[in-house]
Amino acid sequence: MKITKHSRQREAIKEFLMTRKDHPSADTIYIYMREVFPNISLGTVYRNLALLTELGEIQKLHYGTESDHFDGDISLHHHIICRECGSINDLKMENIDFINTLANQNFDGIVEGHNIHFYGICKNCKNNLKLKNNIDKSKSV
Amino acid sequence: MKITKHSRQREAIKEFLMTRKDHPSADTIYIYMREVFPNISLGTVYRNLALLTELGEIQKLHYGTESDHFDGDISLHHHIICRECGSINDLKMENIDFINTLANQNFDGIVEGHNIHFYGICKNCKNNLKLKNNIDKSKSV
DNA sequence: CTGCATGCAAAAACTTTGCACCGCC
DNA sequence: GGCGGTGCAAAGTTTTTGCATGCAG
Repeated sequence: MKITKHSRQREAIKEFLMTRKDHPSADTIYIYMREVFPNISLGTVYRNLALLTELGEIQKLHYGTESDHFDGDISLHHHIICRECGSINDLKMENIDFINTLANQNFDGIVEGHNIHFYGICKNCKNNLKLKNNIDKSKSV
Repeated sequence: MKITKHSRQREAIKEFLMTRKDHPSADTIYIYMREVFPNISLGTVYRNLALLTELGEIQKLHYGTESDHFDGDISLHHHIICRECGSINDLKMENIDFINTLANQNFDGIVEGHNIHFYGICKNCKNNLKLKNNIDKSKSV
């Protein structure tokens, strides 16, 4: 485990991530941090994100087309990415670790864990689509 | 849907992916393709991989530290990444789409599907570790 | 012929790294 | 003061894109 000295920048990055409900990318974090530390560099942001991830204090999320995203919430939860707006939201569901056992039935190695990425439509986009649908309907009548 | 004209390069890329059991990255595919088409460019490889993915004929896999990987097998199956050697292997298991419903119970949007990434130890590494373990044991006696 | 696909190279996007200086312990 | 952290900038990696040419329909 890496030894760490206290740093106000790292502290602030972690705090920022814990207060955010979405899961910002390194660049978004950088833009925000500049408001607090006008001279902070992108390198520092990346270095601290990597360090915090290594220490298990935040988690790194990997999605398709975009850059990496970071989550200050390390409790057990899943994520769902919206195919309309691309936002990544938390999704809590009961523990389904039994699928590790299920998965191991046809696998000759050792299944230790899993990550699930759900995809679909977020609350906002669902409402927007509904709205749009109603307008279309009233038009066609 | 994009209209496509036949292309020997695209054909070859798809065939190559279908015969591979692992899930090569764009660069690996490029290196291989150069044996068949010495003048093929990396740009063409990327363009065709994107096109084939869009057409649903192959699938793109996203993992943590590395570049994107591609899978010529689009049947329903999952993947497991080995934490020892980093290899990505197929993993077949019974359908568990019911977790979409489960997930939707606490989510205000629409859950449409999911991807699962398992992680653990692959067959080879498991055997190697066992071997190593036995040697250690016999040494300590 | 027409226009999508290709090869090539340049550029874009994202992330890492070397180095001198700064500030925590 | 010693050493890890920072800012800055340059470089590395992976992927995308513009353009002239080539090839499929």
